[in-house]
Amino acid sequence: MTEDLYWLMKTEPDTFGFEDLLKRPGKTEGWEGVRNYQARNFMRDQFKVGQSVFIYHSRVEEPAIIGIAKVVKEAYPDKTALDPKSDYFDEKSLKTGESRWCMVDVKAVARFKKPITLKSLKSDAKLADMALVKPGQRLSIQPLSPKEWNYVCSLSELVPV
DNA sequence: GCCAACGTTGGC
DNA sequence: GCCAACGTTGGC
Repeated sequence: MTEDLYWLMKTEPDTFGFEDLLKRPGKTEGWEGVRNYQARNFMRDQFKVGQSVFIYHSRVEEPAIIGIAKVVKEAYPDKTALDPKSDYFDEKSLKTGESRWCMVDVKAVARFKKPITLKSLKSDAKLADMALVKPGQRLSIQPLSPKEWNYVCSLSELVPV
């Protein structure tokens, strides 16, 4: 039941953060540069237009869920893998002539008035099963249950963007 | 197809 | 910036 799935996508705001997404035309951007098979497979097989996504900032002083985006375009090839000048260049893809990676387009829809910090998520007994709070969890795209999604949404006011 | 070496992620 | 945890690579 993919329509019942929710997602969390990590990003480093130094590279591309929620603020950058808001500045894009239509607040929409292709989520390029995912170079992990599990994450790719989620996008390729289970991402559907209309699904909602938490945007999470990692590698910052206070890692946190910043806002919400929606899937507006389903998986298509990530061509940055074929561009030797790109940060996301992938030699193996170039050799086969076809990108082994894919991407989706997401559109920002709302931000949390107060970002939901990793610290607060970790200390919340109700979220003990959430992937993000598990030690050593590096997966950059993670599924959430509707229950987890709704609970996290209840932790701070949402402001449309 | 094992597994050691290597590269990357991401909290701290 | 450190480093533990994890994923990928490539020799055998």
